[in-house]
Amino acid sequence: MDRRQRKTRNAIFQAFTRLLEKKTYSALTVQEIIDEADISRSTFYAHFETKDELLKAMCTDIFNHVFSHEIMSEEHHDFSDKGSFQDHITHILCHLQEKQQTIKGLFSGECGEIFMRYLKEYLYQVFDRQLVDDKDIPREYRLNHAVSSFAETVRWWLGRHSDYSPEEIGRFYFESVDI
Amino acid sequence: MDRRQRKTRNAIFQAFTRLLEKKTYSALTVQEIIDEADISRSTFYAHFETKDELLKAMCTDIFNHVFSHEIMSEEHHDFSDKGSFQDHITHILCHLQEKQQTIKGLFSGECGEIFMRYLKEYLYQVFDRQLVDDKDIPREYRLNHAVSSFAETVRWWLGRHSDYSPEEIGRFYFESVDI
DNA sequence: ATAGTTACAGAACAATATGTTTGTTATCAT
DNA sequence: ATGATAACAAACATATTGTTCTGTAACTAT
Repeated sequence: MDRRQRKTRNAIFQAFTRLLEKKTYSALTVQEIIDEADISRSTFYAHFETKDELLKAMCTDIFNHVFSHEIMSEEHHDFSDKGSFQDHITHILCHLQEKQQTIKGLFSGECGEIFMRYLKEYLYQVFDRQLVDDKDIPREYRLNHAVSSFAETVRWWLGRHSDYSPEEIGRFYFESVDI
Repeated sequence: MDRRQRKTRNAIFQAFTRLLEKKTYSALTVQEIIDEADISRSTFYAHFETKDELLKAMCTDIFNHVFSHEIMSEEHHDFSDKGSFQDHITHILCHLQEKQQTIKGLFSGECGEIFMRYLKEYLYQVFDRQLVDDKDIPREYRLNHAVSSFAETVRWWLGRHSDYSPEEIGRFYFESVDI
């Protein structure tokens, strides 16, 4: 990738992140992002068709980092016992904590909806293999419950209670949900 | 309230609901709502300052119905045992089911974020009184978990699996969460 | 080093949406 | 019946969006 492209792409991402700390996604205009990133109007549209595409690109970047070697490495990991799966989840929480500053602004407004949907898509893959069946409750419901609860746990943690450690959060979650 | 006001307010609400079945909230323009409701531009702005205010007003309307005599009647209801609390929750689910057609469109995009936040605000009041303490997990986390899980249960139910009954959904929830 | 390619800046542009204002007509409450 | 109020129609300024153009600077490959 061209160095110039990388630079402007980063400038846009950082400007976007900074602005999201001050105001909500929907109240944010493309012009403000352009001004904050200090680039030309035509340059922005050469990179992203719309504000939404920018948001999606940022989510993709984040989750490619957070889930980089998590989902792919099916052979390397065997979560036959519950303990090692909890370690796996805690590992994901650590990655999320690294990206905290970037993620924090992505929790409110339409932004939050899109970010959480992305997060859940990845989590479905992680939890689907692990979930044990239950004759009384539909698997679909239990999977949705496990994934949603975890996603909301992340939002609660990084949004307003980031003083807890990843290990603590993992424990809270696994003591609250049956997998 | 003036009969004319009621009529246009209803026309706007219904137009809004109809349009949300076709496209997302953020893709929806004020002009489209005006056309669908068949009212004048100035009339719309006499009722609501922005599209967001319209959405909030609709949420308030819905939840005033759903939680009408639920939260207020603290004296009348005593949920000392878990069973009667489950009945209470099931009752709320019934009310939500009645408003299903209106609610269904409010689950995606920024719309969903706002609707879910409203729903959770009410649920906090309902669950806060019922939650028993646990020495190992912060009360704040457990409350958030109970509320979020229920809100996501409602979204799952009315969004894509509305063939289940309120009683079934209540059972799914209470078998998945410790209150 | 040079030629060809690609990205950026700057400016102008049409198209669309927003929110407000004005004067008029219709409907309401009593 | 009448004064008050809501709805209407049309026009308005403003702001945002997304596109297009030209000239310039930076990168790449040979």
